Amino acid sequence: MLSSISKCVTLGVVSTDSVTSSRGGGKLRTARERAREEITNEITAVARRQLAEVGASALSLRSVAREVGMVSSAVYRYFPSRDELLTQLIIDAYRSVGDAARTAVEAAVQHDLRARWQAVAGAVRAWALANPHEFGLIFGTPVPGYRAPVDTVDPAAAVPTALLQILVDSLARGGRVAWRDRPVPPVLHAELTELRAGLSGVLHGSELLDDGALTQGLMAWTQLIGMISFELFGHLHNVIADHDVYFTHQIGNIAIDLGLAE
Amino acid sequence: MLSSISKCVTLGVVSTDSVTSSRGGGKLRTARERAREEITNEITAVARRQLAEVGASALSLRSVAREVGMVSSAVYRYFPSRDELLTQLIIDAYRSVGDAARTAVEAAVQHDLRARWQAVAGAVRAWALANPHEFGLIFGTPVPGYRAPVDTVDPAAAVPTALLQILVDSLARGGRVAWRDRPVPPVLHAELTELRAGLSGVLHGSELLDDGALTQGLMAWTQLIGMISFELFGHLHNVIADHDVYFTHQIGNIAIDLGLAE
DNA sequence: TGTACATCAGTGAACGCGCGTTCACTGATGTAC
DNA sequence: TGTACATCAGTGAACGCGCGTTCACTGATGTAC
Repeated sequence: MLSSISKCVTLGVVSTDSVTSSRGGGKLRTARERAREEITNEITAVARRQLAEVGASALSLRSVAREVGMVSSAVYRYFPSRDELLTQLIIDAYRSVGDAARTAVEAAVQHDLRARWQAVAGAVRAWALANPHEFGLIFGTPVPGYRAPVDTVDPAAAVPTALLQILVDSLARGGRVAWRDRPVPPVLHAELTELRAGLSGVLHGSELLDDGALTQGLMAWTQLIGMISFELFGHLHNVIADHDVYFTHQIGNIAIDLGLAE
Repeated sequence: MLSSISKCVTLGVVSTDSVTSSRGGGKLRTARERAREEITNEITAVARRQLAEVGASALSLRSVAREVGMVSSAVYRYFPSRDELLTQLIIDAYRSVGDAARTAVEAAVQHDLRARWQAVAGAVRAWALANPHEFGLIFGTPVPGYRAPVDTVDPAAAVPTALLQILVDSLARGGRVAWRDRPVPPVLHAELTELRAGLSGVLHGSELLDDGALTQGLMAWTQLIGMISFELFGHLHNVIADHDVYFTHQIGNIAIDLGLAE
């Protein structure tokens, strides 16, 4: 049952698959399977729309079913529970912000590392401002009490990965982070070593990330999300009025600390 | 029966008040007023307890009333709506974390500025770990759709104020923040000037906070809350295992950037 | 290709629940004379 | 000090609502022979 759900998630991919299937090699052979795919997509699309409107805690299965045009119990053919639907939305949100970051990076001038960093940061913020409830869903208070464990990990890594790639490219060119020579306690060093090893599959040149660069990269990621949270959740009310200017300036400050060359 | 229960809860506070009132000069003159005070306190105390258990979105007026031992409609004698109760809890949470920060600062060696910074940071984190739902209430996704505007501002300022005071003391001793000479765009400079003026009432020596120090101080605050959010909301899952070590190290890094002397 | 059986999407009713809020009421407490 | 009236805390019933989930069912689609 769950495996069928996970199939549905990748719909954008699947529409091309259906062409393939008419040729006989695709996964979606029967009309039933195609319909299931479509309707699962429609349910998540409607849920995503309602999430954007009312927020995660107010999102209800019944209301989604109503808008889709089915009886509430019918949704259970597609999602075993409300929590599974929410998990799907969390995954979608991670994908969405990850795509935004990737697109922005690709559009930036590749050799201008500071511009790339600013592009990622700006794209994540723009996405958050455009989708505040989705941002809140993944970076705010956890809603259902727990998060789906494995499925959300991969898509969640997209933004920090994009960010660390910039740092790697900078180091490859001789860039130096401000925290470069700061000694790291042994316990943390061991964890960073493991993290670096885990990154080797997804980053080109992850071995260049010394402990200082890794800690500062993690911190830059924290700063990025922290600033957006503060803006979105109103913690800079009466402190900062022009958030565009403030954000841009602070992102620039972080770029300098990261040693990113123009 | 119910009133006897409610008396017991807030006994410590009220017992001193009743002495004052017997002398005739206190605010609480009549038995009715004293009872109202007590019961209001008990309601918020129970609400706080339930908040810690189930989180803000699941907190219900009826459930609070049940535990207090009154009928749900009776709560409306004390709070005009559920939202008002939540607002009160938000204020209480800000007070609570602010007190934790202040206490920690006062216990630290005053002239060791790095120790003071580490004390504030550690206290805020310890408070957050001990009261995750209260942390989520004030730093996570806004729950009811909006926050009570004016009442929450003052208590919310305690932590950043404690933090900036350390920075001021450092500057007074000739300390230099890393961002000291970074030029700030005019719009932001104007806002920082206003902010500095607003801080003069609550900070001793706020005029020492140049633009670089202010921006970096705001950033340090963002970093502190951001790191705690990441830890609490699980964004460092599979990345960092020993959060104590990681947090301490990063807080140390920030202290260096802030130019805090040992 | 045609038929018999299996699979499965969607229905409609129901279960059982808890919620926020209103309202007319009672009885106790406070106040003015 | 005593009495008449006003204030107000708390009750209990009700309104109206929406929720997640289960279950027996129907009719359409898919499959094996």
